[in-house]
Amino acid sequence: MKWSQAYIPTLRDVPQDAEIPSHQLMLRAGLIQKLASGLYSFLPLGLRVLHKVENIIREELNQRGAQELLMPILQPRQIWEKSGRWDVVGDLAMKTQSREEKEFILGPTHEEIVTDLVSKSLKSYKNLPINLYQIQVKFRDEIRPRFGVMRAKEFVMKDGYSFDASEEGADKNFDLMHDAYNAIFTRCGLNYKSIEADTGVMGGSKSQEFTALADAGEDGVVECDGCGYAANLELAIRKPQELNGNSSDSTELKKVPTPGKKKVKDVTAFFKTEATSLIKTLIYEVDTKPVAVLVRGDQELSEVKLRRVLDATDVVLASEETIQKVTGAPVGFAGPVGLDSIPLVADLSIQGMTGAITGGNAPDSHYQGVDLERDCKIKQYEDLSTVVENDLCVHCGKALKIRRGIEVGHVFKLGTKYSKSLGALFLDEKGKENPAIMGCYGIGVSRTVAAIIEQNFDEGGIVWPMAVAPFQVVITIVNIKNKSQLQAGEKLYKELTDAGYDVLLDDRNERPGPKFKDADLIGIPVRVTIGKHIEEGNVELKKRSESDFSLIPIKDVLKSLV
RNA sequence: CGGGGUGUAGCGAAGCUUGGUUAUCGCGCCUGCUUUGGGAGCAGGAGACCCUCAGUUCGAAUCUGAGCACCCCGACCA
Repeated sequence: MKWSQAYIPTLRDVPQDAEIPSHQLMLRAGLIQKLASGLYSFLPLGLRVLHKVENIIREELNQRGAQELLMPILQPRQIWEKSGRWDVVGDLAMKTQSREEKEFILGPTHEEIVTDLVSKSLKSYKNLPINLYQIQVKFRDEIRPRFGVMRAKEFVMKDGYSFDASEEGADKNFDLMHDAYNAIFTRCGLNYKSIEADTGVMGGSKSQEFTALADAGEDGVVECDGCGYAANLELAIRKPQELNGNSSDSTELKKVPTPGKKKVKDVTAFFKTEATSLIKTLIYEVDTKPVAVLVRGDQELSEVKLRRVLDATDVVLASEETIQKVTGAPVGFAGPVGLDSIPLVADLSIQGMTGAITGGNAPDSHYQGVDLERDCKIKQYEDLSTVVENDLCVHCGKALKIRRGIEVGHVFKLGTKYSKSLGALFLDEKGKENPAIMGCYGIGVSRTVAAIIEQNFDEGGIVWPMAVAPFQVVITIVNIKNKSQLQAGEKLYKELTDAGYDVLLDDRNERPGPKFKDADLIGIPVRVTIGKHIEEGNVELKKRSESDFSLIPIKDVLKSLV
């Protein structure tokens, strides 16, 4: 491509509405353009990168026996009712209607469609395994789109699905895809981790998230340097801690007036004690039923853990009215003592606690000297709180680290949830009918592009890894009015292009400054500068990732690229 | 949806407190000449319904009200 003819609208200033590096750079380098919140066009340069990532995905998946197909984006309501997910997906999906007022959603994911599709041809165990994938635009009515293409309403996703006759087969496919994802993200040049994750609305038994480590990431990643344990912050576990909450002198149950002291900070100040001797009582609505959840004052509740422990689909903090009704007190004064009307679930951090301070279940009051065993009827103790930095690893006892990450891929063992409800059944060797055992595998392709930038940039702009760079080489002609420079540039351009390289020839009538700046900004890995040294037959070869360059004969350029 | 913030030319900003000629600056863009190794110089030029609607006023970018859009923090997720 000749730059003089290319559509690469670069920006000198950082657009005001971009916050994180990848978003700023994608806009500045002319990779994307915003239409509205969460909606972006991929410009030619951005699309080149997207295609490179897609092709890496295709190569690695095809090589492992997965086959590409393309399914409709528009999906009728009925199929989602059949799987029982219409209610769950209702908030997530963009909905639309046809002229006959038939309801459709714009596909947020394709478990229903692919399972229905396979069900129509699946007869025997001899048809299995089946492993299908597609690369397509997905739609999700995000509550808050942000960070450019990182969390968009419309994004490119690779979604894949496997069907097996046995658990062993399903495990094998899961491992195969896990392996493929390792290969894919490695080739994309990402620093990533495969971590234990929650299955969310997908359902299923096991899931691993592929997370690119980056400060701008939205996910917390807990890792152990000692044994390699890694998990999403929302479900990471740790070694149970020693109790240190018995700091109150008295264990005599006493109700104390505490006007206006609602927050942990206010209450600890009032009682002149530490947050560890407080018990927070949170009223949740778990699948619409109120439940009291108890955690120590210094701990944070993980809603994901709560949901998993209670085997619920929906947990939300209760409304003020519900709290008032259930506890008899306004928000901030709930406590476990005498709270018998609803189930109490407690975090392990408070098991056996005595001399604790809790809400009084009455306006402006707290209990002091609470002995959980003696004073409360707690149904179960579970691990419900969120790991914090330097908690100890449950496997090896080393201090845990917390980092930020971007979820770029996710693999699930789905089981038979969809094959049962949508009738993907087969006859086994004994002639018995069984549902196929499924797995599903997603990669956020457009998000992966953003994640790569998030890990590969400097003050000058993007620094693409070779495998995903929109162009591998940029030939910068310092002065196109100099005939020998121009001719040498065009000749080299042809030579490298013929050799199979993606080459950008900067033949614009600009001064060298803007050309160098632009080349750096769009991050082309190798720059060949044709300038004054061409008179001696030499050109400069410079890597984007390095500050030094070498002067070499122009005839050696191709050779030095390999 | 709750909390915080922003909206002035393609991009980035000033002006608004205290209303008053033709709305200012930098970058970018167009023409000409010069220049050509890290965002050139000179000269000339184009480009703005000051987010929208309503109100106050002789007069509104500026004051008031309503609305819209966008960004950030939280619940959702590739």
